[in-house]
Amino acid sequence: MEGKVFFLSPTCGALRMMMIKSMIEKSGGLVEKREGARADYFVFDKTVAACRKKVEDLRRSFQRFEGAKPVHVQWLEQTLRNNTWQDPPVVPLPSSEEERERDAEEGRERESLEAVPKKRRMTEDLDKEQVEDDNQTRILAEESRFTPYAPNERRGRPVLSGHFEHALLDILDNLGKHRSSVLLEDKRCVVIYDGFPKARYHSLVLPKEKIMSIHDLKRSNLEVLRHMHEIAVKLTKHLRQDSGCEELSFRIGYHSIPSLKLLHLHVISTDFDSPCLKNKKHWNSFQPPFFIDSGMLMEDLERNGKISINKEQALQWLKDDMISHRTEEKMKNIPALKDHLARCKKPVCTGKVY
DNA sequence: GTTCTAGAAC
DNA sequence: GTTCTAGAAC
Repeated sequence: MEGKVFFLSPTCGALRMMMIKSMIEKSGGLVEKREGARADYFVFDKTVAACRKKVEDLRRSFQRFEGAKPVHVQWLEQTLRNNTWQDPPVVPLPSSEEERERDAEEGRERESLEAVPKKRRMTEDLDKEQVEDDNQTRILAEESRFTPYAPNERRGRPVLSGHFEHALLDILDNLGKHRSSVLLEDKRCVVIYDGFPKARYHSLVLPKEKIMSIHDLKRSNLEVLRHMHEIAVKLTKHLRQDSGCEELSFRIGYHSIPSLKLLHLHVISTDFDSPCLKNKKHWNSFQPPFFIDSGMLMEDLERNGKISINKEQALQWLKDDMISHRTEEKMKNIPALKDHLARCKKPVCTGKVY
């Protein structure tokens, strides 16, 4: 498989791109995505540098691959399976929305496939920003409940009245009772502190509309998803400013297989410094491809009308080796990961950060 | 989602 | 011997 170059057009869909990336990496290859090119492309080789010239040579022929998403995925899977190179199929660009829809349908069927932030009062900047474009959003918490470095036990355990899966529904239905868990609220959503934060800053954006899971999403939900995303981004800006740490970065997104009912958007700082982060599943669930960036999810929904995730594959991702999000090095075990997280100051290099 | 713990890994 | 993981129970 050495020296082979794979091209995939942007019409392949971001989520499927992630799956393919995972497949290639698992088979020992490296992946490179170049932003701003006419088509996204992936390089498959033990040494990316050796492929680079070939990539440049072939770059001119990008156009012929555009619009060939399911076919190209099939082709790639076959190539990986057979371990022999065949030219990718040439498929004309779909001319209408209908054709694009049909392609998406086909695809689905086959796919069933660092500074230490200080504890501070919430400042007024977020309020002001929101007053400008959304009079309804307000900060409810008098004081930030984010308590970096404090033992988790001090936060108090979330009160669960029923099955654990219903914890978020319970909070949404009894906001008064759970006031201390609520950070922000507006007409369409509520932001709460995660009960078992996996980083110094970890909160959840919940829609008030009872969408149970990412697997239930429809195009008609895009509006609320965009709103949740907007609130999440504002929160990251606020926390960055409030912490006085310009390098404070966040992931914003969803788990491929959520454990709790009610759609919830994670806003989590990339330090992953928390006593609640205890095992491989905890780590992998906040790393791509299991962790789906909010923007990427919305793009997938817009394109395909639903979120297409192969659950078996997603479960496997949770069991995969733990990879550093800063160096892409393999982590031997949880103590080694914790040690790495405490020492490594490099910027995050996997997945999107905000 | 967490906690608990048997037994694997060191 | 101790550390760590992973699966069952909740």
